[in-house]
Amino acid sequence: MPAVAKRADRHTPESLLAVAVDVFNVRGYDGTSMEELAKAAGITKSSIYHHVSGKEELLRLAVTRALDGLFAALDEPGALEGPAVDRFAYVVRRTCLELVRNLPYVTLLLRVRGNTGAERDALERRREFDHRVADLAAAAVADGDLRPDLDPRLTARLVFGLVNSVAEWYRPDGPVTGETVADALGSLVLDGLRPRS
Amino acid sequence: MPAVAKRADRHTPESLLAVAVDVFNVRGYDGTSMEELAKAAGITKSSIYHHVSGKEELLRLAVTRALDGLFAALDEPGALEGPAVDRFAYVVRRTCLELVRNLPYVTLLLRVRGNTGAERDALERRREFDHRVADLAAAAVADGDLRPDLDPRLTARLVFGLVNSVAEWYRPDGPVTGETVADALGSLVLDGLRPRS
DNA sequence: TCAGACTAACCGACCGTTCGGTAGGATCGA
DNA sequence: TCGATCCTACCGAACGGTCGGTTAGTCTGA
Repeated sequence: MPAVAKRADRHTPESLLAVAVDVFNVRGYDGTSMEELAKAAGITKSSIYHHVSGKEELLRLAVTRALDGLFAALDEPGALEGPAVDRFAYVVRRTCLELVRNLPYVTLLLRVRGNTGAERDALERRREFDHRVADLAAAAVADGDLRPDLDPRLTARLVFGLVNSVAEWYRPDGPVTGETVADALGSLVLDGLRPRS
Repeated sequence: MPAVAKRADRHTPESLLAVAVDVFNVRGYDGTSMEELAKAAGITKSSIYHHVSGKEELLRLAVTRALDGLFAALDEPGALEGPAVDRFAYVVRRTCLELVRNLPYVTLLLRVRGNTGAERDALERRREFDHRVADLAAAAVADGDLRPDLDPRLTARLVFGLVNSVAEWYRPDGPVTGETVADALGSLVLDGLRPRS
């Protein structure tokens, strides 16, 4: 009884979110007005408030989605079982794929600065994520499976800076697939650019 | 006769720029009001316009400074002479050091999205910089000094994404020096994280 | 007929910017 | 030496415009 073809409403919180995230990523959250959002969605400004409580809720929905996707990777078997170095490599690869799969949402998350409550909450969850990955890198160094001459915290920061930077240029309609990026990135991180002698 | 001790004015375009860049980096350019800028500088909003033409000029001054510093590295002997792989490594290291040395300005540059004229001009110069670095990577691959199985454009993007990501977490008053970051980064890029057998 | 999707008109607050005016050191003619 | 004059740095008040959000009501399909 719920699924009896309602009126083909043009907008849902979900569809508005998709539009909003795209506009936020182009103009920036602060640089985007509700009027612009409305125009992009083909609706009037006031109509947006029929579906969502306001601008900040759209941001909160977006970054929550991105964070849920990233944290999900940490709870998968590949991130929980086996040698730390393998788990580290798995998380790096998996995060990269998640970023590409969920590109607009993760991109928005990575640009959050902490001006609003939603942003500050997102930053806190991001810190938690970074912390868990740094622990993984430290464990791999302790196992002797990563170079001991590089500080594990610095390593974790560099590696995830590298992963996150993909959001700055990756385009899903481009020639490069997410798999290709994840492979190149994993190979670069583990083996470097120099040919093995 | 001109240099006879003038009045000790509290503000110059230069000092306002330093304040503005710091505030822009915390709140974002769009998220910063002239009132906030004025409060941070200890001056009234209207007084700012005595020194600079407006908000966008402050942004333009900042990103121009950052870009000039980065391009200067490309014209140094280390980036012009010798094997391509060495020039590539030199530019990576040099860019990293420049980022750390000029942190607030480069950070602001890296966050520019293209909403205003000043931002679009900056993005264009950034693209030019990236292009020249990608050429360097391609030349090094052609020489057989970088792994041929990774696409040089992808490589250049990843490596400079890595360098740029340093701006997200580096703090000059922290325990890590710019030299340390540059060394770790150069070593990671060339040799990877895996211990050499 | 009635609930829900939607809109035009509007609100107070705040935006970047401008303007008229002022304090006070520098300059200069006498 | 001293008053008149000028200039630079600065300020308070206000501008037109835009912001995110609200209100009161219309339209529409079942």
